[in-house]
Amino acid sequence: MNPAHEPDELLTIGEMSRRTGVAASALRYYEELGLVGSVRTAGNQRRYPRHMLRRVSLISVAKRLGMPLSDVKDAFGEVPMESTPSHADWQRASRRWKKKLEERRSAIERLENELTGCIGCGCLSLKACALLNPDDALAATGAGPRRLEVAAEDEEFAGDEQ
Amino acid sequence: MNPAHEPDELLTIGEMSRRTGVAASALRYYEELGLVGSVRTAGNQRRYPRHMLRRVSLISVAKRLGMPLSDVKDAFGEVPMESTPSHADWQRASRRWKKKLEERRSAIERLENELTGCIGCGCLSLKACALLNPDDALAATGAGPRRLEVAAEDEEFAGDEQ
DNA sequence: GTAGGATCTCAAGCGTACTTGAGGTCAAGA
DNA sequence: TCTTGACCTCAAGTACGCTTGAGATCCTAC
Repeated sequence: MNPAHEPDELLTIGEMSRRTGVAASALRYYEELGLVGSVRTAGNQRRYPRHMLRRVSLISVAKRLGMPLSDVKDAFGEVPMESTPSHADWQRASRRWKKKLEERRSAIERLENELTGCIGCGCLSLKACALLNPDDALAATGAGPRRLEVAAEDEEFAGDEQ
Repeated sequence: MNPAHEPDELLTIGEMSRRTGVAASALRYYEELGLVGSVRTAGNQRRYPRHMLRRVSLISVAKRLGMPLSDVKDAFGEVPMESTPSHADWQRASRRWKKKLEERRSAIERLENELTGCIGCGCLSLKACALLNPDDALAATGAGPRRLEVAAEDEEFAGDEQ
């Protein structure tokens, strides 16, 4: 097989960068934050174990989803950096990631649902809309704490319409 | 009714801040960016028409979802700031928002689905996983361009496992 | 052994999204 | 009227997430 696939092959920062699409400067920054790790050559250059590719890939996906790096670090949890993570390590991490993703997704879904209703009725400016009249409608349906931040408009449109 | 609910009542920046949970300094900043608008009193203080509450609430929701302010401005599109937006104005805006939200949600869902598989098999470190072996599995299922950025790891784990 | 691209550190700069502070004005109640 | 809290502008500062540049070293191929 291709010698590039040896399990213990170490990658240079340039190789990491090319393979993950993440700039070398960003990789150094991530290392500074403790998001990734590397070993050094005798000449002080970084060498990355292959499993770091996975970490970096997950970091860049998370970034695209708007997750702050602190959360990302969090999400990695106990996944080790010095040794190749075990099956169980990644399993635990997967669960953490799922949880974080679910949170984000459900926030989006809630907003989407509210907007969907509004596309039909144009209600973002109409008092008939439940979204904008939580006292009338939401209270009756036992809606929770406050519907997103849109709830900041709770009292709106009681007598407002023009 | 409560005089605070008069349709043409104007709100001070402090009232806006309290009701939306957005700091006054942030409101000024949004105005600078053209995301919200206000009228001024004779003494140069800002007064907000009530429909600005809606704009501000949407801005803060979008922010929570990681949308940059430039996108938010975009998403408001033609919704007028000088006059109370019409039914049609908000309808158009709702569609734009929905589109943006859908994009984000589907990206999250894709990642979630991949991780769901992984929770079962812990495959983030196992070569049997389709996610990590697009050549074996994805190619066969006709998977598209590249599965998120995790595809950066395409060549991984061909001989890797420890 | 040597040229030259890759890498190193450290400091500074940048874009986004604000906050803070100084110094001054406005507005509403006693 | 006077006071006092809310508000104003403008400049500077902050946090995050990097990038850029300088000056030096590494390392691989010839």
